[in-house]
Amino acid sequence: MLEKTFNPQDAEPKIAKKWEELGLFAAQPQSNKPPFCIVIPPPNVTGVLHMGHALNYSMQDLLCRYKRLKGFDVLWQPGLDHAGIATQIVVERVLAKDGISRHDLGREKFVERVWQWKEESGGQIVKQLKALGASADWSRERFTMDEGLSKAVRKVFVKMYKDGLIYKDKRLVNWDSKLQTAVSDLEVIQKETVGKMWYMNYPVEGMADTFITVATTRPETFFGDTAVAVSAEDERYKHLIGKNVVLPIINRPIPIIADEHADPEKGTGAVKITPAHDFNDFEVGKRHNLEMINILDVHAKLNENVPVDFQGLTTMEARALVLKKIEELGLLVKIEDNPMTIPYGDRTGVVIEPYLTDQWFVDTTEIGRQALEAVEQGKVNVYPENMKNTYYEWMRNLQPWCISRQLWWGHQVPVWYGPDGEIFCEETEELAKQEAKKHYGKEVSLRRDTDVLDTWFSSGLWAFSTLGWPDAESIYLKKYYPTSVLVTAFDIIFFWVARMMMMSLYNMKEIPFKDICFHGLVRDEKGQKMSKSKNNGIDPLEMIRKYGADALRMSLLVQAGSGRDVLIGDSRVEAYRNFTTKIWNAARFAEMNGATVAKDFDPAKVKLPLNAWVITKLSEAEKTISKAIDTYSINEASQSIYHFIWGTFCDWYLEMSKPIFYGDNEAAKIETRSTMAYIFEKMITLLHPFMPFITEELWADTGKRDNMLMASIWPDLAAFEDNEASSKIDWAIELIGSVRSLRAEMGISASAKISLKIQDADEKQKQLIQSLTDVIHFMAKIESIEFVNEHVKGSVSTVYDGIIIMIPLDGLIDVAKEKERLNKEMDNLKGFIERSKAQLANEAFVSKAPEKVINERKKALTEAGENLTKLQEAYKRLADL
RNA sequence: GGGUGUAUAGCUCAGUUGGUUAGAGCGCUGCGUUCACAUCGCAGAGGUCACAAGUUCGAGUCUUGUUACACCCACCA
Repeated sequence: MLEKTFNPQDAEPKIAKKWEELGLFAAQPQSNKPPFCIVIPPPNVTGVLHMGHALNYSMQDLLCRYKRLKGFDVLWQPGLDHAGIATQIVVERVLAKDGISRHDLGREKFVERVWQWKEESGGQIVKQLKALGASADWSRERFTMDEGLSKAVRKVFVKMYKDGLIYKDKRLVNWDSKLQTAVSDLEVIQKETVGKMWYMNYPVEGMADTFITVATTRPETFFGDTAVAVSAEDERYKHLIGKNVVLPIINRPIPIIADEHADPEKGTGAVKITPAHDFNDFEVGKRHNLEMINILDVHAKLNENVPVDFQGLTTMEARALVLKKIEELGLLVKIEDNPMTIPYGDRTGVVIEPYLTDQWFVDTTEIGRQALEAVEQGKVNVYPENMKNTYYEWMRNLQPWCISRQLWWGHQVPVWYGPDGEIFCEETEELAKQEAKKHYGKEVSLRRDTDVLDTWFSSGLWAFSTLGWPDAESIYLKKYYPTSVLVTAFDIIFFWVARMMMMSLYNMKEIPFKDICFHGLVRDEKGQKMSKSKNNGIDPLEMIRKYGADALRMSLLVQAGSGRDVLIGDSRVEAYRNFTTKIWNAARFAEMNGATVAKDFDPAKVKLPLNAWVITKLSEAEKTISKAIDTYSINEASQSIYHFIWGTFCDWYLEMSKPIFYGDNEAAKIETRSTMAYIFEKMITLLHPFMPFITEELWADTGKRDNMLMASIWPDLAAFEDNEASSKIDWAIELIGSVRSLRAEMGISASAKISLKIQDADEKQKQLIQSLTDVIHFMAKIESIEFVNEHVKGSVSTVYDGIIIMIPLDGLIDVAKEKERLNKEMDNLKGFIERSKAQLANEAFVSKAPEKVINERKKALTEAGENLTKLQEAYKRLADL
C-alpha cells in the first residue's frame, strides 16, 4: 500500500542518486541511437541557483528526458564558467574582509587564491542543479579555465591573430575605474538622470571681447580640449574658422575647426573637442589629426596633464573647481538642467569613463556577416521567431569587440613581446621563443602580455570546446556537433548567442546548434523583476524544500513558452505541489481497486465505452504533448498533461469507474482494472520529463518493473484514433453536465438523490442512456431514470440534444425561479436563432461562405429551433400549474 | 531617435489558416463531501476582446492610425 502522501524531501535525493549511479545520465556515443545534444549555458562558478537558472535548466532537462524516452542518445553537456570579472570581484571581497587587496598578494598569488576559492566554494550550483533533477552527464563536467578549454582558447586566439581578425589598437574604450580594466559596450549600463549643461565662454585669440560659447555637460574635461568645432555652414562662426581660442585657466590656444560633428541646431553650435574623453570627439580628433590629451589616470582621477591644484581630484571635485574658476573669470554664461544618460559598469556600478588605452580587438566584420547569414538563410531555427529581428539588428551594426581585460583572473592573452616591442603570438611560450629566435637571430628575453580575455571569448567556444575540440578525432565532437538546441534567456543573445555563432562558424565552418529556444525572465507573482533592492527574490532551493523539485519545475514549465516571462511565487508552486498529491492519490485509488494489467490485455480491444474513451483521450494528449515539445511550446505541453491527469483521468475516468468497481460485473471490473493500470503507466511516462521524481517513485511503487522509468520508452499511441465508443462517453459527459447544472441552478442540494424523467429520446439515445445508467446515476446523483412520453407535471426541465430532461419536484417547485431560468435559456436560444436566420437569409453569406460553414449553421439552427420548441412547451406546462 | 513586444473575466494567461452563443487556472459566491485526494468535488456569477477607422457575407483574429505599458539598441554640446 502506498503511503498517505508523497514526501519529496525524502524521495527526491534518493531517486537522483539512483539515476546517477545507474549511469542513466551518461551519453552513449558508441550506440547507434540518433544523437541529441544540448550544451548547458554554463553557470558562473560563483553562482548559486536562482529562478532564472531553475527555469533554464528545467526546460533543458525536460527536453533531454523527453528525447531519451523517444530513443535518442542524449548528451547534456554540463560545465561552469570562470566568469572573469564576477569571480575576481567576489574573491577580492573575501580578501578585503581580512584587509588584503589583490595588489598585496601580487598576481600569481592572487590567481592561486582564486583557484583555491573555486575548489572550496565554487560549483555549489552543480549540487543544486542535481537537486532540481537535472540529468546532465556529470562525468563530463567542464570548466572554461580547465586545461582542454584553455588550450582551445589559445589555439583560437592565435589562429584569429594570424588571420588578422585579432589586432591591437589604441582606442577609446569603456574604462571601469574600480576594476581598472576595459569593458565591452555590452557591459555598460546607461542610466537616465537629470544633469546640468554649462555654457562657457572661450575667448578668441587676438580679438578683444570676442568669445565662442560652448555648451558642455562635463566641464572638467576641458583640460583635454584640443579644438572647438563648428559647422562650416554656420554663419555665426564661419569667419572664425582657422583662428584659435584660448582655453581659460591654463591659457592654452586651440584651433577652431570646421567639422560635420558640430550641429548648428544643438547647444550653441560650437562644440569643444576632447578626443581622449569622448567617443565622438575621438573621431573628430582622428579626422583633424588633433592631439589627444589624456587627463585621467586609471582611477579616473585627474593626472599630471592638468595644473597642480587639480591633480588627484576626482572628476566631480575637478568639475566644481573648474566651474568656480570659470565663474571667477566671468566666463560662465548660463546653466541649464539637461536630461541625459550616464554610463555605469554593470558589475561595479561606477561611472564608466571613455579612456584611451591599448587593447585587443576582434574584427567582427566577416565573422559577423557569416553569423548573420546563417540565421537569415534558416540554417539555425529561432524560437520564438521574432527574436531573429533583435539578432539581425545587432549583427548588422556590429562594432569591433574589445576582448582584453586588465584583470588577473582569466585566460591570459597568448602574446609575448620582444625587447623592441615585436609581437609573438603563439600557443605556448616555447613556440613564442622559437619564433623570437628566428626573428632576432638569437635568444632574447620575452615579456608576456598581462591582459586576460573577456569571459565571453571562452564561452563563445563552448559548443565545440566542451566536446573535445581541438581534438578533431573526438568521438563526442563527431557525434554531437553541431548540437541540437541552445536553450537560453534572451538577455544574453548578444553576449553569448551571437558570439557562439561567430566563433563556431569561424572555427568549425559549421553552425553551433540547429535550434535556439529563447525563454523569458522569471519574475515574482506580481510580475515585477526580482531584485535585491526590492527584496522580492524567490529562492528556488527554498521552494524545493517546501514543495519539492517536481512542483517547482512544473510551475515554471507551465508558463515557459513563446519567450514569455515567467511568474513565480508560493501560491503557484503550491498549486503544483497539490498536483503531485492529486497524482499520488490517483495511484492510491488505482491500487485500492486492484488496478493491474491483465496478461492478455490489449488496449485496442477494450469493450467498455469508458475504457475506450480514456484510451482515446490519452492518445490525443500524447499527440498534443509531443507536437508542443517538438516546437518548444513547453507551456502547451505542460498544460496538456496537467489537464489530462487532473481533468480527464481523475475527475472523470476515476469517478466513472466507481460504479463499475462497486457493481457486480466481473468482466467489466477486470477490463477496467487493466485499462486503469495501463493508462496510469503511460500517463506517468508522459509526465516524467516534467516531474521526474514523483513519476519515477510511482513507477517503482505501482508495478513490478525491472527498469527505471527514466530509461523506459515514450508510449506510442498512434493506433488509438477517436472511435464511436469513445464519443458515447463524451455525449454522456455533456448530458451529466446538463443535469448537474439544472440541479444546482434550481437549488437542489448536491447530496439529494433525485429521479430523472426523460422525454423525446430516440432509440439510439435510449440505448446509450441505458447502457450508461450506472455511470449517470453515480455522476449526477440520480436514483432512477425513467423514459416518459409526455411532460411530467411539477417538474423542472432542460433540453440536451433534443431530449427533454426533467426533475420532478412534486409541488416543491419554485415556479417563479423556474420561469426565470427557462426564460433565460430561451432568450439565449432565440438570440442565437435570430442571428443564424439573419445570416442564412443574407445572400452574400450564402453565396460566398464555404459550404461547410453554411451546413453547420443550418444544422445548428434546426437543433436550436427544436430545443426552443421543447423549452416553450415546458414553459407552457409550467404556466398551467 | 531606431527596434521588438504586449493590451481578452478581479488576477495570470489561452484563443491555430477570419466562421455557431469568446475559454482555462486562481480568486469570488453557492452547494456538497463516512473512504483516493479538505492538498477535494460540482455548479454559478463575472468580458461593449485598449480606442478609432478600414477590408470582408462575417473580425478577438487581417490592415492602418491612436493611446498606454514593457523590454532592447543607439545618441545626448
